[in-house]
Amino acid sequence: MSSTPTTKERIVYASADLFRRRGFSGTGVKQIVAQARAPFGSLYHHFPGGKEELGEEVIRVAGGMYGAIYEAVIDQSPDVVTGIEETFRAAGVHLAESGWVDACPIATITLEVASDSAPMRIAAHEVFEGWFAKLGERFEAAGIAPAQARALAITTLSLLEGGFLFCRAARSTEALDVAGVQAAAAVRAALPQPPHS
Amino acid sequence: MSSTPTTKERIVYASADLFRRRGFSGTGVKQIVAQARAPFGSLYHHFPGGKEELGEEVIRVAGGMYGAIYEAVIDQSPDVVTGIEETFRAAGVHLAESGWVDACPIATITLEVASDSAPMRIAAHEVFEGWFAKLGERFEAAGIAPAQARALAITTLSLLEGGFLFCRAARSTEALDVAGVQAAAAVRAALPQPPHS
DNA sequence: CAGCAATTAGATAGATCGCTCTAGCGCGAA
DNA sequence: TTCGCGCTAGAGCGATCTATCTAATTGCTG
Repeated sequence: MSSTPTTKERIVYASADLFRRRGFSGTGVKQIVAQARAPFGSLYHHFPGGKEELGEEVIRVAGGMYGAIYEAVIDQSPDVVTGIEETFRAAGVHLAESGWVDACPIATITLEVASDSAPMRIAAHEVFEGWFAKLGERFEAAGIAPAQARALAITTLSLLEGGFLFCRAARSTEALDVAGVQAAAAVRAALPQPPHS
Repeated sequence: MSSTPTTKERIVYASADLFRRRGFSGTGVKQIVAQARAPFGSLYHHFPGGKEELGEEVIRVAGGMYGAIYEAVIDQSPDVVTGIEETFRAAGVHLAESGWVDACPIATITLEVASDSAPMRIAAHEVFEGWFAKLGERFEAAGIAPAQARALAITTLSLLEGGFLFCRAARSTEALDVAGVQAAAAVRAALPQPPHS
């Protein structure tokens, strides 16, 4: 039942929130259990591997949820180009409304640990590959060849991640706005029968 | 004289190296002075504001140097489209050769502190604006209108930063490769008289 | 040379780090 | 009830964190 999340879930959600805000190294385990309203011992009961195992779980869970959100945005749009435009627009709105905090939930932690923790790096890699696959499917469904669909998915998500970085530094949605225009244009150009409007 | 860097310079360079590898919170000041072969007290003599002031300086110095490197790559290319292609190619080669460490020197630290340290966030923002301006100048020199040149600079650098993220997670240059193709295509499409080859 | 500021040098304080440990609680099964 | 087990609960360990402090040394200036 999602109405009463378990202690383990509360720990994961609190960690995801804190890791996104202050990063992995910048977040202490005491801070996590305090925000999760969880006893300290429970963290090491559910995650015997400690902070690293928790980080891996957070990457997989938060990454999966985040991908699902944007899948839903695209699937609710009339066509994939509109879906991409809406994704970037929604990302910018959400980022601004959250006080320039809620960008990609795993980008910060991925960059932090990519050279230090193989399990976490691989978890992030697998999450990203999942995103590429799901977004690529949408492009293929619109008639784009598989190889180009994958390339388009990678560039679209690169634009999104880069846009997040610049927007958080600038406290402005400009970068996501122009990146969204560019991403939509790239997808439109790749469609088999581009709309001649 | 660059042959014998000062203590302050050694501290900044060592910090830049460590921040890029392990992030800001993940790097200790003792680690910094050890790698810089500097006395501990010198750090707080040159940076009375402590780690935050050091981080700000590192962002400005490393960000400025990094921008200058890619300016040089573009200016040594026969045209701006080739320059963009070469920039992404060189970024991928350098990233791989460094053991998937040497990506953007300030992206990790920027995401880590964007919500916590105003001085560091603003420093990163100003560095990024400098990059946008310099790259925009190159596009304007190729005949692209100022507003579009800025948008193109932002999207090009978003592709680069997003590509860095995915490549570090995947330990593969694929993302930078396809992002480079996309960036070059976008610039080519914006040129006033596109080559008809 | 003397005098002074800049810098080097490192010990140490006080807080926080990740983590381990034992004890006790709650609840379903026998 | 009585057992057994998953989970809660938090005290506390050694290590490490950032930052401060005083003293010694260096190098420039008159």
